[in-house]
Amino acid sequence: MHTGVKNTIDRMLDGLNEPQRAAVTHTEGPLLILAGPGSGKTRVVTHRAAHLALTTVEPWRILAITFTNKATREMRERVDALGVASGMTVSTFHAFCARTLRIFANRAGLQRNFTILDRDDRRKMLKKAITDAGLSGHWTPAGAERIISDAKNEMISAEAYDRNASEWRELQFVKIYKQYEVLLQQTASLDFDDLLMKVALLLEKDTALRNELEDQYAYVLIDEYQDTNAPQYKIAELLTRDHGNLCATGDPDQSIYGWRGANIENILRFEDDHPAATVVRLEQNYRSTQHILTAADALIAGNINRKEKTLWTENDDGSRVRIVEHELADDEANALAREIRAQITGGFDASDIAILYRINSLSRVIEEALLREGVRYQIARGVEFYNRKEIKDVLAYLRVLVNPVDEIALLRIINTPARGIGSTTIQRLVDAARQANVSILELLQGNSDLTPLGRSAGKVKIFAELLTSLQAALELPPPEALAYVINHSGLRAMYAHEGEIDNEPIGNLDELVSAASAFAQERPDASLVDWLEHAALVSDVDCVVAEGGLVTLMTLHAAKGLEFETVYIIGLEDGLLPFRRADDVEADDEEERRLCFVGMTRAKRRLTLSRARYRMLRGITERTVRSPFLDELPDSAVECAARTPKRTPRKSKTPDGRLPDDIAEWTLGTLVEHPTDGLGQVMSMTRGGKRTFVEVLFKTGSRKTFALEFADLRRVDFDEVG
DNA sequence: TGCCGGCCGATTTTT
DNA sequence: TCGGCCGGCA
Repeated sequence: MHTGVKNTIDRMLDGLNEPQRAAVTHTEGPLLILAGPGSGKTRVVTHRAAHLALTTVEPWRILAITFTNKATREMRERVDALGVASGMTVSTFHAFCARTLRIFANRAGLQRNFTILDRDDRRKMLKKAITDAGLSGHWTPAGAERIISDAKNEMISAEAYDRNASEWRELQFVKIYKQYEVLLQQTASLDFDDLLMKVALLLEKDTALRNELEDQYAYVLIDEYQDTNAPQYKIAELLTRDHGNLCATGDPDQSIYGWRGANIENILRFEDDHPAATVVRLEQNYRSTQHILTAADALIAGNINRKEKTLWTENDDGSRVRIVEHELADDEANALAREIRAQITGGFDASDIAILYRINSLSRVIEEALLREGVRYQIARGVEFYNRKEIKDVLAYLRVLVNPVDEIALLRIINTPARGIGSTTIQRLVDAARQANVSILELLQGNSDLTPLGRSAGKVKIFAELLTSLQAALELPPPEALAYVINHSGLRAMYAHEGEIDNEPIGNLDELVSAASAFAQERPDASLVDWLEHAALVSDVDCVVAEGGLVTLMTLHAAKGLEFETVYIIGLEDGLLPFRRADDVEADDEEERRLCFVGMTRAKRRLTLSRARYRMLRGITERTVRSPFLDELPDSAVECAARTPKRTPRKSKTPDGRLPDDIAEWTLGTLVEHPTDGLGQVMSMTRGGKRTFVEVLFKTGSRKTFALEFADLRRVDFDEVG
């Protein structure tokens, strides 16, 4: 071995603990890395990949699969930073599958340029399938979607479903499922679940291909293995069947995607599947304080279906996990916003702060409160951007250019911008196309006789010509293609005209072009198809930026894999966290507990769990019940901070404005001044007997606890702070 | 054909 | 609360 390489390896192993080192230097055979939160998993995984590339195999023969694009990017960067030639395939499961299906489209029986349907498209397609099956009114698209998704995640095809269907409801469903598949076929479209299932089925069936891929990827690494579903599991197994070099990493306690078919058993039975497996347990936590870890550990201990593990840390105790109760959800939001605002004023970096919640709709009150306090934030909602009308419009044009049989996209743009093609004409076109057994676009661009369309024929012709002229975009790199279509489709004119004062749509379109440019820079060889695929597979977390002085808001699901100095989890209420639906038969409190565990273990130094006693959901304010999870946290690691008082008329301050006869005026985040320590901020309040104690963090960095009644503390209003 | 207003219905989490 | 859809009107 070169001394240079040896030095690099030594440097790489430097500072790793025993189990970490074992995982990094492991080469042959199956490896299971059970990694508790904050145990340096990413570090281990990237170092192992680099180590493999240096000692054992060419980088391009390593395949690493993650769950989000963000994780992919991070992993690539970190491997690069280790000075190992890149060339490793790092990809999300869905992107890897999409790519495989395009490369081997023929063998998979697919069109190379297939469209990936998003949720809305899928629902539209299902709506049509339901109508075609003569069952409209009896089935909702969402209802059928749920069952189809579940079926696909179990790799049950429409035919297979048919074989086992007996109840009348099932027989109805099979009709829909089959028709849905026909529509997908006709429009050369795949849904998210197809990407995984088709690859799993392909590898199962096509031995030659399986062998080829297994040969290519001598080492396969699957991250977040606890969240794999049946097709993903199958793919992992099939790709490594002969060489056995499968490295699975994950933590059963962080399995939070059961609802989309993830099977926690996949990781729990890894050792049974692979008797020769090496198992490494990473249990030392480098992220959180002792109190946070103790609390999280106590919570997760409430689960029965788990692998016992011992989390430990050498970190200091830190401050206790705060539990805060408020009267209204608005109080919760306001207190939070005030506290954060004070922290930022006091010099904290906003990007170290995250607010986590169970459901997206909880973000709204928080956003409003943050806006009021002038706190800048970012919200992990990448998907939302791509759901905007103007964005979907352009993407629909591109989709039609790339995949001319993409009917959903075509119907979206046929009269956008308005060009006088109404529903009657559209219906005639759809019927005519079906009768002639061609796609609508073929009908338009062929020599078909359009006279039955009457006056509309001319307009339809113009549309067909527009599409032909837009085909020039296909020759351009993604950002230019995008700009070309925006400008020549009439969309820019349409949106520019629409909002002269508030031209947000134009801003979004421009932002989309920027995003495409960034993408093109990262992947210079990428085609328009690649970019469309990328756009179809963005996840919420992908849009979270690392720097920028912004507080981050996101769902607990999106927070997986991230860490922050300060974490707030809001809405700890029974039915919300743990989430439960009224009609829910399959509520899984263990998964909810894991979700809460994931959230808590994101925090490095400060963790606050809060709830409101009244919360409005879907327009109705209801009294809530405290989350049972709160009662599972050990007293030793937790403090119950003062709750926002009931709404009562405010008492006036004492004449000298100093001692609070009304303790209610003191809340978390209150700014204070002390004669010797200077400016500080209330970090916690504890009510014991007759006294109220406040913990104050001073600007100097020192931290002191005072009995409020005796302390020489003066309340400072925000306006007083320069 | 296109726009507007009202009503109904849904609603976890995400690739 | 909000957004999608439908029906009526210009």
